Amino acid sequence: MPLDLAGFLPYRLSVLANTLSRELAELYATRFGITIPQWRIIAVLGQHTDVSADFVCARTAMDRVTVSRAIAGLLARRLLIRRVSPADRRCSQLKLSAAGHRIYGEIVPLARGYESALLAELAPAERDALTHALSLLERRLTAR
Amino acid sequence: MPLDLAGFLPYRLSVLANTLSRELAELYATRFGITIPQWRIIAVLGQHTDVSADFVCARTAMDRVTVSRAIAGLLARRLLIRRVSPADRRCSQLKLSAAGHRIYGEIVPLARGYESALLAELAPAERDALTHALSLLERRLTAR
DNA sequence: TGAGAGTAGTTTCAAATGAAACTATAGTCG
DNA sequence: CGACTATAGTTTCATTTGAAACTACTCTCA
Repeated sequence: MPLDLAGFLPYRLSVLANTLSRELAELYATRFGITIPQWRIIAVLGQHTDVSADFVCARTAMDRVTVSRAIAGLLARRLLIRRVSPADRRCSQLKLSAAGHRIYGEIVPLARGYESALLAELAPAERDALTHALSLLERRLTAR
Repeated sequence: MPLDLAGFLPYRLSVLANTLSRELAELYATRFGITIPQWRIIAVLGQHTDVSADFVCARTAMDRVTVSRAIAGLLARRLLIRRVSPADRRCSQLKLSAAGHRIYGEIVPLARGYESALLAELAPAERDALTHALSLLERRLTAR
Protein backbone atom coordinates (compact mmCIF):
# COMPACT_ATOMS: atom_id res chain seq x y z
CA MET A 1 0.00 0.00 0.00
CA PRO A 2 2.67 2.64 0.74
CA LEU A 3 4.24 4.06 -2.38
CA ASP A 4 7.98 4.38 -2.60
CA LEU A 5 8.84 7.67 -4.22
CA ALA A 6 12.26 6.39 -5.24
CA GLY A 7 10.57 3.83 -7.49
CA PHE A 8 7.87 6.10 -8.87
CA LEU A 9 8.61 6.74 -12.51
CA PRO A 10 7.54 10.39 -12.79
CA TYR A 11 9.61 11.22 -9.71
CA ARG A 12 12.66 9.39 -10.97
CA LEU A 13 12.48 11.03 -14.37
CA SER A 14 12.02 14.44 -12.81
CA VAL A 15 15.01 14.13 -10.50
CA LEU A 16 17.20 12.68 -13.24
CA ALA A 17 16.22 15.28 -15.82
CA ASN A 18 16.65 18.15 -13.38
CA THR A 19 20.08 16.92 -12.36
CA LEU A 20 21.18 16.70 -15.98
CA SER A 21 19.73 20.12 -16.76
CA ARG A 22 21.51 21.71 -13.84
CA GLU A 23 24.83 20.22 -14.86
CA LEU A 24 24.44 21.18 -18.49
CA ALA A 25 23.26 24.67 -17.60
CA GLU A 26 26.40 25.10 -15.53
CA LEU A 27 28.56 23.82 -18.39
CA TYR A 28 26.97 26.05 -21.03
CA ALA A 29 27.01 29.06 -18.74
CA THR A 30 30.68 28.85 -17.76
CA ARG A 31 31.96 27.92 -21.20
CA PHE A 32 29.75 30.03 -23.43
CA GLY A 33 27.66 32.30 -21.23
CA ILE A 34 24.41 30.92 -22.59
CA THR A 35 21.33 29.38 -20.99
CA ILE A 36 19.61 26.11 -21.82
CA PRO A 37 16.81 27.79 -23.79
CA GLN A 38 19.49 29.64 -25.77
CA TRP A 39 21.40 26.42 -26.38
CA ARG A 40 18.26 24.76 -27.68
CA ILE A 41 17.69 27.58 -30.11
CA ILE A 42 21.26 27.41 -31.33
CA ALA A 43 20.88 23.66 -31.76
CA VAL A 44 17.80 24.14 -33.96
CA LEU A 45 19.40 26.90 -36.01
CA GLY A 46 22.45 24.74 -36.52
CA GLN A 47 20.21 22.38 -38.47
CA HIS A 48 17.60 24.69 -39.96
CA THR A 49 18.25 28.16 -41.22
CA ASP A 50 15.96 31.12 -41.88
CA VAL A 51 13.17 29.70 -39.74
CA SER A 52 10.58 31.49 -37.63
CA ALA A 53 10.42 31.71 -33.85
CA ASP A 54 7.34 29.50 -33.92
CA PHE A 55 9.25 26.84 -35.80
CA VAL A 56 11.83 27.01 -33.04
CA CYS A 57 9.08 26.70 -30.42
CA ALA A 58 7.80 23.52 -32.03
CA ARG A 59 11.25 21.98 -32.27
CA THR A 60 12.34 22.84 -28.75
CA ALA A 61 9.13 22.19 -26.82
CA MET A 62 9.46 25.63 -25.25
CA ASP A 63 6.71 28.22 -25.06
CA ARG A 64 6.70 31.44 -27.00
CA VAL A 65 7.65 33.63 -24.09
CA THR A 66 10.73 31.60 -23.28
CA VAL A 67 11.79 31.50 -26.91
CA SER A 68 11.18 35.21 -27.38
CA ARG A 69 13.39 36.07 -24.44
CA ALA A 70 16.10 33.60 -25.36
CA ILE A 71 16.20 35.04 -28.88
CA ALA A 72 16.45 38.55 -27.46
CA GLY A 73 19.46 37.47 -25.42
CA LEU A 74 21.15 35.84 -28.41
CA LEU A 75 20.50 38.89 -30.58
CA ALA A 76 22.03 41.13 -27.92
CA ARG A 77 25.15 38.96 -28.03
CA ARG A 78 25.07 38.98 -31.84
CA LEU A 79 24.96 35.19 -32.07
CA LEU A 80 21.81 35.37 -34.18
CA ILE A 81 20.60 37.33 -37.17
CA ARG A 82 16.92 38.17 -37.45
CA ARG A 83 15.17 39.51 -40.51
CA VAL A 84 11.51 40.15 -41.09
CA SER A 85 10.11 37.65 -43.54
CA PRO A 86 9.20 39.49 -46.77
CA ALA A 87 6.44 36.98 -47.47
CA ASP A 88 4.75 37.48 -44.09
CA ARG A 89 5.84 40.51 -42.13
CA ARG A 90 4.66 38.98 -38.85
CA CYS A 91 7.26 36.24 -39.09
CA SER A 92 10.95 36.55 -38.46
CA GLN A 93 13.63 34.61 -40.23
CA LEU A 94 16.31 33.50 -37.80
CA LYS A 95 19.76 32.16 -38.46
CA LEU A 96 23.09 31.87 -36.70
CA SER A 97 25.64 34.63 -37.19
CA ALA A 98 29.27 33.73 -37.83
CA ALA A 99 29.88 33.97 -34.08
CA GLY A 100 26.83 31.81 -33.49
CA HIS A 101 28.16 29.16 -35.85
CA ARG A 102 31.46 29.22 -34.04
CA ILE A 103 29.76 28.53 -30.71
CA TYR A 104 27.66 25.85 -32.33
CA GLY A 105 30.80 24.17 -33.60
CA GLU A 106 32.25 24.13 -30.10
CA ILE A 107 29.18 23.26 -28.12
CA VAL A 108 27.96 20.29 -30.17
CA PRO A 109 30.98 18.08 -29.46
CA LEU A 110 30.80 19.11 -25.83
CA ALA A 111 27.14 18.12 -25.60
CA ARG A 112 27.85 14.85 -27.36
CA GLY A 113 30.70 14.19 -24.98
CA TYR A 114 28.50 14.81 -22.01
CA GLU A 115 25.90 12.42 -23.35
CA SER A 116 28.51 9.76 -24.09
CA ALA A 117 29.98 10.01 -20.63
CA LEU A 118 26.51 9.62 -19.23
CA LEU A 119 25.80 6.53 -21.31
CA ALA A 120 29.26 5.08 -20.82
CA GLU A 121 28.10 2.57 -18.26
CA LEU A 122 25.24 1.24 -20.32
CA ALA A 123 25.89 -1.60 -22.69
CA PRO A 124 24.81 -0.91 -26.29
CA ALA A 125 21.73 -3.09 -25.85
CA GLU A 126 20.82 -1.17 -22.70
CA ARG A 127 21.12 2.13 -24.53
CA ASP A 128 18.86 0.89 -27.28
CA ALA A 129 16.35 -0.32 -24.72
CA LEU A 130 16.39 3.09 -23.02
CA THR A 131 15.89 5.09 -26.19
CA HIS A 132 13.21 2.67 -27.33
CA ALA A 133 11.31 2.99 -24.05
CA LEU A 134 11.61 6.77 -24.17
CA SER A 135 10.19 6.78 -27.68
CA LEU A 136 7.18 4.79 -26.53
CA LEU A 137 6.57 7.14 -23.62
CA GLU A 138 6.95 10.19 -25.83
CA ARG A 139 4.49 8.75 -28.28
CA ARG A 140 2.02 8.05 -25.50
CA LEU A 141 2.19 11.62 -24.25
CA THR A 142 2.07 13.49 -27.53
CA ALA A 143 -0.96 11.33 -28.47
CA ARG A 144 -2.81 12.99 -25.57
CA MET B 1 28.10 16.99 -37.34
CA PRO B 2 24.75 18.67 -36.65
CA LEU B 3 23.13 17.47 -33.45
CA ASP B 4 19.48 16.53 -33.46
CA LEU B 5 17.87 17.85 -30.29
CA ALA B 6 15.06 15.29 -30.57
CA GLY B 7 17.60 12.51 -30.10
CA PHE B 8 19.68 14.20 -27.40
CA LEU B 9 19.13 12.34 -24.15
CA PRO B 10 19.15 15.24 -21.68
CA TYR B 11 16.66 17.09 -23.87
CA ARG B 12 14.37 14.09 -24.22
CA LEU B 13 14.40 13.41 -20.50
CA SER B 14 13.74 17.05 -19.71
CA VAL B 15 10.75 17.32 -22.02
CA LEU B 16 9.32 14.00 -20.90
CA ALA B 17 9.76 14.72 -17.20
CA ASN B 18 8.31 18.21 -17.50
CA THR B 19 5.28 16.91 -19.37
CA LEU B 20 4.65 14.30 -16.70
CA SER B 21 5.14 16.84 -13.92
CA ARG B 22 2.71 19.26 -15.49
CA GLU B 23 0.06 16.59 -15.88
CA LEU B 24 0.51 15.29 -12.37
CA ALA B 25 0.57 18.80 -10.90
CA GLU B 26 -2.75 19.46 -12.62
CA LEU B 27 -4.16 16.20 -11.27
CA TYR B 28 -3.03 16.78 -7.70
CA ALA B 29 -4.14 20.40 -7.77
CA THR B 30 -7.66 19.78 -9.02
CA ARG B 31 -8.30 16.69 -6.93
CA PHE B 32 -6.58 17.61 -3.69
CA GLY B 33 -5.44 21.20 -3.93
CA ILE B 34 -1.81 20.28 -3.34
CA THR B 35 1.41 20.92 -5.24
CA ILE B 36 4.05 18.45 -6.34
CA PRO B 37 6.44 19.34 -3.52
CA GLN B 38 3.56 18.84 -1.09
CA TRP B 39 2.69 15.50 -2.66
CA ARG B 40 6.29 14.36 -2.31
CA ILE B 41 6.28 15.24 1.37
CA ILE B 42 3.02 13.39 1.91
CA ALA B 43 4.50 10.40 0.10
CA VAL B 44 7.51 10.35 2.41
CA LEU B 45 5.41 10.80 5.55
CA GLY B 46 3.17 7.98 4.42
CA GLN B 47 6.15 5.69 4.80
CA HIS B 48 8.14 7.31 7.59
CA THR B 49 6.68 9.05 10.57
CA ASP B 50 8.10 11.56 13.04
CA VAL B 51 10.94 12.52 10.74
CA SER B 52 12.71 15.86 10.32
CA ALA B 53 12.42 18.28 7.43
CA ASP B 54 16.00 17.42 6.49
CA PHE B 55 15.10 13.77 6.27
CA VAL B 56 12.32 14.77 3.90
CA CYS B 57 14.79 16.85 1.87
CA ALA B 58 17.05 13.86 1.42
CA ARG B 59 14.22 11.56 0.39
CA THR B 60 12.59 13.96 -2.04
CA ALA B 61 15.65 15.52 -3.68
CA MET B 62 14.22 18.95 -2.95
CA ASP B 63 16.09 21.79 -1.35
CA ARG B 64 15.41 23.13 2.11
CA VAL B 65 13.57 26.21 0.96
CA THR B 66 11.12 24.26 -1.16
CA VAL B 67 10.50 21.78 1.61
CA SER B 68 10.07 24.48 4.22
CA ARG B 69 7.44 26.22 2.14
CA ALA B 70 5.62 23.04 1.20
CA ILE B 71 5.47 22.06 4.86
CA ALA B 72 4.10 25.49 5.75
CA GLY B 73 1.33 24.99 3.21
CA LEU B 74 0.47 21.54 4.50
CA LEU B 75 0.44 22.77 8.09
CA ALA B 76 -1.89 25.60 7.11
CA ARG B 77 -4.26 23.00 5.65
CA ARG B 78 -3.82 20.80 8.74
CA LEU B 79 -2.63 17.83 6.71
CA LEU B 80 0.54 17.61 8.81
CA ILE B 81 1.43 17.72 12.46
CA ARG B 82 4.71 19.23 13.52
CA ARG B 83 6.32 18.95 16.93
CA VAL B 84 9.68 20.14 18.08
CA SER B 85 11.96 17.21 18.73
CA PRO B 86 12.61 17.01 22.47
CA ALA B 87 16.03 15.49 21.83
CA ASP B 88 17.18 18.32 19.58
CA ARG B 89 15.07 21.42 19.67
CA ARG B 90 16.32 22.54 16.25
CA CYS B 91 14.64 19.57 14.59
CA SER B 92 10.98 19.11 13.92
CA GLN B 93 9.13 15.82 13.96
CA LEU B 94 6.68 15.64 11.12
CA LYS B 95 3.81 13.26 10.57
CA LEU B 96 0.55 13.13 8.66
CA SER B 97 -2.62 14.22 10.45
CA ALA B 98 -5.77 12.12 10.09
CA ALA B 99 -6.77 14.32 7.16
CA GLY B 100 -3.30 13.90 5.70
CA HIS B 101 -3.60 10.13 5.92
CA ARG B 102 -6.94 10.29 4.23
CA ILE B 103 -5.46 12.21 1.30
CA TYR B 104 -2.54 9.82 1.20
CA GLY B 105 -4.94 6.92 0.95
CA GLU B 106 -6.64 8.52 -2.02
CA ILE B 107 -3.66 9.89 -3.84
CA VAL B 108 -1.48 6.78 -3.82
CA PRO B 109 -3.81 4.66 -5.98
CA LEU B 110 -4.28 7.63 -8.26
CA ALA B 111 -0.53 8.04 -8.69
CA ARG B 112 -0.10 4.33 -9.27
CA GLY B 113 -2.89 4.41 -11.82
CA TYR B 114 -1.23 7.26 -13.65
CA GLU B 115 2.06 5.39 -13.73
CA SER B 116 0.38 2.20 -14.95
CA ALA B 117 -1.43 4.02 -17.73
CA LEU B 118 1.87 5.51 -18.75
CA LEU B 119 3.61 2.15 -18.83
CA ALA B 120 0.66 0.38 -20.41
CA GLU B 121 2.25 0.32 -23.83
CA LEU B 122 5.54 -1.12 -22.68
CA ALA B 123 5.95 -4.86 -22.53
CA PRO B 124 7.13 -6.14 -19.13
CA ALA B 125 10.63 -6.65 -20.47
CA GLU B 126 10.67 -3.10 -21.79
CA ARG B 127 9.63 -1.76 -18.39
CA ASP B 128 12.39 -3.68 -16.71
CA ALA B 129 14.87 -2.40 -19.24
CA LEU B 130 13.72 1.16 -18.60
CA THR B 131 13.95 0.96 -14.83
CA HIS B 132 17.29 -0.79 -15.10
CA ALA B 133 18.70 1.91 -17.37
CA LEU B 134 17.36 4.64 -15.07
CA SER B 135 19.04 2.97 -12.11
CA LEU B 136 22.36 2.99 -13.92
CA LEU B 137 22.02 6.66 -14.83
CA GLU B 138 21.01 7.55 -11.29
CA ARG B 139 24.01 5.72 -9.95
CA ARG B 140 26.29 7.51 -12.36
CA LEU B 141 25.00 10.90 -11.26
CA THR B 142 24.92 10.43 -7.51
CA ALA B 143 28.50 9.14 -7.74
CA ARG B 144 29.53 12.69 -8.75
C1' DT C 1 32.00 27.41 31.46
C1' DG C 2 31.92 29.88 27.26
C1' DA C 3 33.72 31.04 22.49
C1' DG C 4 33.76 29.24 18.03
C1' DA C 5 32.04 26.05 14.66
C1' DG C 6 28.27 23.56 12.86
C1' DT C 7 23.30 22.15 11.88
C1' DA C 8 17.84 22.73 11.35
C1' DG C 9 14.85 25.52 9.47
C1' DT C 10 12.98 30.24 7.85
C1' DT C 11 13.09 34.63 5.53
C1' DT C 12 14.66 37.74 2.05
C1' DC C 13 15.68 39.07 -2.39
C1' DA C 14 16.67 38.71 -7.14
C1' DA C 15 16.02 35.89 -11.21
C1' DA C 16 13.22 32.65 -14.04
C1' DT C 17 8.77 31.27 -15.43
C1' DG C 18 4.36 31.29 -17.96
C1' DA C 19 -0.61 32.91 -18.48
C1' DA C 20 -2.96 36.65 -20.27
C1' DA C 21 -3.11 40.98 -22.49
C1' DC C 22 -1.28 43.50 -26.20
C1' DT C 23 0.69 44.99 -31.06
C1' DA C 24 1.07 44.25 -35.63
C1' DT C 25 0.19 41.82 -39.70
C1' DA C 26 -2.42 38.45 -42.65
C1' DG C 27 -6.38 35.94 -44.40
C1' DT C 28 -11.65 35.39 -45.00
C1' DC C 29 -15.91 36.48 -46.68
C1' DG C 30 -20.21 39.60 -46.99
C1' DC D 1 -13.37 47.46 -49.61
C1' DG D 2 -13.95 46.66 -44.54
C1' DA D 3 -15.26 44.12 -40.40
C1' DC D 4 -13.95 39.72 -38.20
C1' DT D 5 -11.04 36.10 -37.16
C1' DA D 6 -6.53 34.22 -36.76
C1' DT D 7 -1.44 34.14 -36.28
C1' DA D 8 3.65 35.87 -34.99
C1' DG D 9 5.81 37.75 -31.55
C1' DT D 10 6.38 40.91 -27.31
C1' DT D 11 5.24 42.86 -22.85
C1' DT D 12 3.15 42.79 -18.38
C1' DC D 13 2.28 40.87 -14.16
C1' DA D 14 1.77 37.50 -10.65
C1' DT D 15 3.90 33.20 -9.13
C1' DT D 16 7.72 30.03 -8.40
C1' DT D 17 12.33 29.28 -7.56
C1' DG D 18 16.75 28.95 -5.05
C1' DA D 19 21.06 31.27 -3.21
C1' DA D 20 22.40 33.74 0.60
C1' DA D 21 21.53 35.78 4.89
C1' DC D 22 19.47 35.05 9.14
C1' DT D 23 17.64 32.82 13.74
C1' DA D 24 17.83 29.44 16.95
C1' DC D 25 19.81 25.75 18.87
C1' DT D 26 23.70 22.18 19.68
C1' DC D 27 28.35 20.47 19.94
C1' DT D 28 33.39 20.76 20.73
C1' DC D 29 37.20 21.66 23.27
C1' DA D 30 40.32 24.80 25.77
